[in-house]
Amino acid sequence: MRCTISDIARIAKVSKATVSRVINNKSEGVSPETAQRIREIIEELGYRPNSLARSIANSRAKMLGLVIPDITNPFFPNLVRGIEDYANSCGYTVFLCNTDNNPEKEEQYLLSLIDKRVDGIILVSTTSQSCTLEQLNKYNIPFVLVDRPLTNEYIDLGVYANNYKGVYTAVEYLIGCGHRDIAFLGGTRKVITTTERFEGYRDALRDANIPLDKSLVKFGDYSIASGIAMMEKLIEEKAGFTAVMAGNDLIAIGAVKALRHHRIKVPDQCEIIGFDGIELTEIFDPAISTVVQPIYEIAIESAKLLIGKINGEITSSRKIIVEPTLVLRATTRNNKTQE
Amino acid sequence: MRCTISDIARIAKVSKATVSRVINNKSEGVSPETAQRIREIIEELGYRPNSLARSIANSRAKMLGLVIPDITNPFFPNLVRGIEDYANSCGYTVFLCNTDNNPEKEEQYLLSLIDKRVDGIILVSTTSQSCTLEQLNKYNIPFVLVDRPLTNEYIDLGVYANNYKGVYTAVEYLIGCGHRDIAFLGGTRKVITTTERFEGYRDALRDANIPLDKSLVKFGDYSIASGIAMMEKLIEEKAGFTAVMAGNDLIAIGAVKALRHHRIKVPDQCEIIGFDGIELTEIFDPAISTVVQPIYEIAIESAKLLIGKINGEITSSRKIIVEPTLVLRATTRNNKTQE
DNA sequence: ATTGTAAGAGTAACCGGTTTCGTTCAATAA
DNA sequence: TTATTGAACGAAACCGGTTACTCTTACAAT
Repeated sequence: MRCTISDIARIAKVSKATVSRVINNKSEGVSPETAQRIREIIEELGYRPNSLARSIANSRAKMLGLVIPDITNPFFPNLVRGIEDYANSCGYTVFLCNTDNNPEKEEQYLLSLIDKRVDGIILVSTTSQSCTLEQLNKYNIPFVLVDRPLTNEYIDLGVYANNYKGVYTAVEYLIGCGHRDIAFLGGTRKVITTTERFEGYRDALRDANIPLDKSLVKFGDYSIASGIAMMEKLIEEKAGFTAVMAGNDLIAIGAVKALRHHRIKVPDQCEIIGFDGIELTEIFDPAISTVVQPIYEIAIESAKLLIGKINGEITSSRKIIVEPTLVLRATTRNNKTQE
Repeated sequence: MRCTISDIARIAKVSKATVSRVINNKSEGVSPETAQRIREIIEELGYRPNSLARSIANSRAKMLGLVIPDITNPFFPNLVRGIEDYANSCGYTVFLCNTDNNPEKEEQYLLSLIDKRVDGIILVSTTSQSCTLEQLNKYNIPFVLVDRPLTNEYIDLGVYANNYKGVYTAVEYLIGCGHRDIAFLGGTRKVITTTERFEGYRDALRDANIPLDKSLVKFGDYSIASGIAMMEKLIEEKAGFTAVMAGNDLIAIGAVKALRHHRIKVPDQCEIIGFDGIELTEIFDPAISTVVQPIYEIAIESAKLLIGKINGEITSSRKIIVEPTLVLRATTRNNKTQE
């Protein structure tokens, strides 16, 4: 049966305090013999301290919350893995929450995490302004934002990719290849990263003195289906373009599929660059050229930040911007990686 | 600041018991006016009950453990999603644990879940016999096994795909198409599902009076790289085969890549069928014909089983076998789905 | 022999809730 | 008017741990 510290104490004929000391390896105050005896009893009975009880006693749960839109989105498994790995190595376990980009679900999950008194939260937020964050602040729960910045006064820890520069570099590359008619297929306008990426595109064109052609710019959402739809529309509208900057890899894949469906050769007739660098881009045939975010590194960095904050090692506000890398593969003609 | 039930009680000039009654909507014993007043104070102070404390008070954590090999493996996100969705709808949150197929990690995670006194565990196990399960049993923590059966006396709840029949049907289909030289590219022999799938292959050949050609059978692991390696070997050995049954979809994709690399046309010169039905099979070009496991359904079913057991609605042993479906796509010639 | 000190261990309060049981008091029945 | 009843609520024990504080006792120092 389930046994408690009292059971162990009773059997060992000592007090709960002594057993507790042994459990926590506080050697002071316990003779080696007593400690040994208690340890043997613990071993024999297979006793495991109730970590919930410990958590409430010393108000440290050793648990983290991880709130993301959807684990089914190929961008996130690696992020989750990285965070889980690092957290685990520090003795934390992590709660996974999928919000489906639904602000209500996000709110509900955050509250649930507050209720559990998690030590910290890593959040890829859907909403651009969550009032629950106020609550987090009130309950003194540290959190770090990943991928998507929020416009909120409480934010002080974050890890973001340099979306602007990533797209800027990619578009600059395309321009350098001689393209002037470059389409932009963006994701949902609801998230700020979409805007950042678009601005990278816009400014790269501007800096090359290429006027922005609005008919070459589409927005949808970050899915293959949307990529197909946007590209279909582009083709239908007979837009003249020779290259495409996609808002993410899924859109890029969708675009490739649509182009192929219309017998437009990639990269011969149209070069395409994606964004994110999910594994799929390597697997897909043709392998997608893309702006790679170091997802695992972002994950580790954010977990490190959070746990640093929890441990009081980080007190100031801190934003980490990671630089993405342009990786050229089979959807661009010159298949070598940029510096 | 963080406030507790005592704070609320003090401010409302009632006892903790009364506040507790209000929190739990136990209308008996509290006048509507008092309840209302307390609710207002709770609202105003943004008080949230500490669910850890509640958990230990009524020894129900409302938490589930989910132990899988690797969320990065495209098979698992959907499983995780399904389980999380169902659990969440029942008021449970879930801990995610990645074991990397490492028995030690699995052990460690299971212990950690025991320590947290989760109400139940869903386990895709690495080891074929885990002694920690004994511990689970001892602590009376219900668990359900998914995907991989264990040879252990404590197992009584499980959800598995009919691997044998899935492969049998697929191979039978290939034979029906006239193939006699069908290769089998299996995953790691460490998991029982590999054997089950192989046996489906073996028996389908046997029942068609086709002798088993050992040179057409390879084992590796469940990855694209392994699929490529096995296929390369097959080609190198100049094995004469006209169709391939892959141990899973990643192997199938690897095989397709290798074949394509050798300018062997799929499906014209070689038909291929995968297993699992991960999303990638639809995205990949050519779309992979595969034996689809209803992953989301498996997830829901296993969560349902677990929560049923937790609630005492399920008392007997129960194994659910889900039947996979053969879905024909672009790696087989006759692109229509079998019944 | 007396005092001082520190190691070993126990007592009890505490963490933040739930729940049983008992008390108070007003409304109703006799 | 008195007994009965039940609604409203409080006191206190409990869940399973941690920890500040106190008490013994043995041993060294004076």
